[in-house]
Amino acid sequence: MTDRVEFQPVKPVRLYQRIVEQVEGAIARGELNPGERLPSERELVAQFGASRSTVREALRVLESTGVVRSRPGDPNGPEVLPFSTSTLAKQLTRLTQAQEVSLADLISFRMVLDSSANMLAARLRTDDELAVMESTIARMRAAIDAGYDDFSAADVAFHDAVAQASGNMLLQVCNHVVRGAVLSLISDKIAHARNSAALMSQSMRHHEEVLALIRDRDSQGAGQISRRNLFDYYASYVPKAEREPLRALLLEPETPSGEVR
Amino acid sequence: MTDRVEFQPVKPVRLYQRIVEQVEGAIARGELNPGERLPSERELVAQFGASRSTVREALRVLESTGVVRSRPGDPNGPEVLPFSTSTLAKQLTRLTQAQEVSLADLISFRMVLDSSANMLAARLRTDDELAVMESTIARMRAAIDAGYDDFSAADVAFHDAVAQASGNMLLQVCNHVVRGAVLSLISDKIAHARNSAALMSQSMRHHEEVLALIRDRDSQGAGQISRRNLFDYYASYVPKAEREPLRALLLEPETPSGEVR
DNA sequence: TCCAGGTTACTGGTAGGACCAGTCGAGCTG
DNA sequence: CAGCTCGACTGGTCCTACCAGTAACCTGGA
Repeated sequence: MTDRVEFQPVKPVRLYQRIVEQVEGAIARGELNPGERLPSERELVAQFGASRSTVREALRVLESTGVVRSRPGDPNGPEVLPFSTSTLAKQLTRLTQAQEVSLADLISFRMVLDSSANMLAARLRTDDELAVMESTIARMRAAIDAGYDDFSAADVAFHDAVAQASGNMLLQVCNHVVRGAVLSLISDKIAHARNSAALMSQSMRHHEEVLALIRDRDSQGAGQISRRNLFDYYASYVPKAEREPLRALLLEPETPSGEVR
Repeated sequence: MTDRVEFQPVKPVRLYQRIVEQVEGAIARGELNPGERLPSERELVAQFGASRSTVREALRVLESTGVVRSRPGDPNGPEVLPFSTSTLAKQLTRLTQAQEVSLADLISFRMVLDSSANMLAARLRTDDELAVMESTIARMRAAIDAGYDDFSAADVAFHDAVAQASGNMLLQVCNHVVRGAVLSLISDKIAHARNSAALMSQSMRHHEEVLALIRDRDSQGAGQISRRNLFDYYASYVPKAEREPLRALLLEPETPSGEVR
């Protein structure tokens, strides 16, 4: 077959890792489905021929990656979980906080994701999804006097509803994570802003604009406005020297004339 | 302070999880940086006051999430690793395998990320970065006869160069991960395509178009073409019923006339 | 003086035993 | 038949022990 024997570098594979691979493989091949149970630890010890310590280390790895869940005393054994985006979100969060990601990067990313979600939502939304957005907008309006926290929660709910309507779970998850990262970086500044009421009513107007465009199925307009709103809302927190990327995403650098509000 | 005492529902927290949290916290707070070492397992046993099994379970979890790496016999102890995209990529591919994320979702996301990277790169690129892109394009052209693998590698290098020039690490990492996920899902189909040479030369033209726009600093054009190229390249792999989101991202639904090739 | 060799004191990987606190169901008790 | 008790499980944690690897140190010879 090959014209010369090719040797691959060998790396030691831990025993617990083999167990993890076997379980993951069984799930990937559909032999083990969410809701089903693994044998008990002591039974796995017998099946794998490994010590309980090793089996447990494998189970901890599987548990940390959201594949299974162990409950003390459960006679049925560890449960195979349905796939969840939470570990993906956790990794993304690590990326945003551990790595050198600037606030400008986060906001750029947020502009990209949110505007895309708005574009897709405008095109693909159902009437039910539109109704959900409208109800969250109503909650925002109601919360405008209740204080920033309630307002912010309704705000988040609105963006989640839009992301949901986009139909793209990736967009949904990433958007959620990045928004959380941005808010955790500047929420204190917003909360302590003396003109928070003004900020909220400005934000209110912005959201209603977007909602109107989504209602009218104006995909391009919804994306455009979404980017601009985020820029207007967050740009002041970004050092002037780093605002260029944000401006580049506005799509309207060569149109000084026009309806720029 | 509070007008009534509020009790929170308690959930049992495993001991190994507390250890994981402490280590992750120390890294998040910057007290522990990549390249530094954790104390040895037996030393951690003393510090945490837990048994070695428990400490090891915590270390296995940290290892599986790419936070640390243990090497047998290393007198320096487990090493704190720099952030890696591999676990992120692994989670993403798991999601796609579990059918939680469709190929259409991945390609939509890729269109969003790649076009944004192109927009930013067109606006912010330095001449050096442009030179890097040009060299990868040259590599692609050279590899067009060498076969799909080399071509694909150069292709990846080009997109990485663009992402790098965008200046946004989030965009860079996510783009990289998503591209990897897409390729792992359909690379076999592409490699076995009988007209792979035609595909490559088509791809070649597309990339040169994009490069020209980045050279001319045409931000909007680069983003637009990037989306269209990806659509043309990948849409055929997506079931027709799921192509609507991809089309929605093309920004040109209301322009049936024009240079749609 | 310098270097090659082996010794040694660690490291992490694995095994297996023991005990505890839960959970659940079988079976006893009323 | 309802309710309770009890026992046989579960996973969580601890412990000791041994093995194989690594690297620094130590020792011998040149």
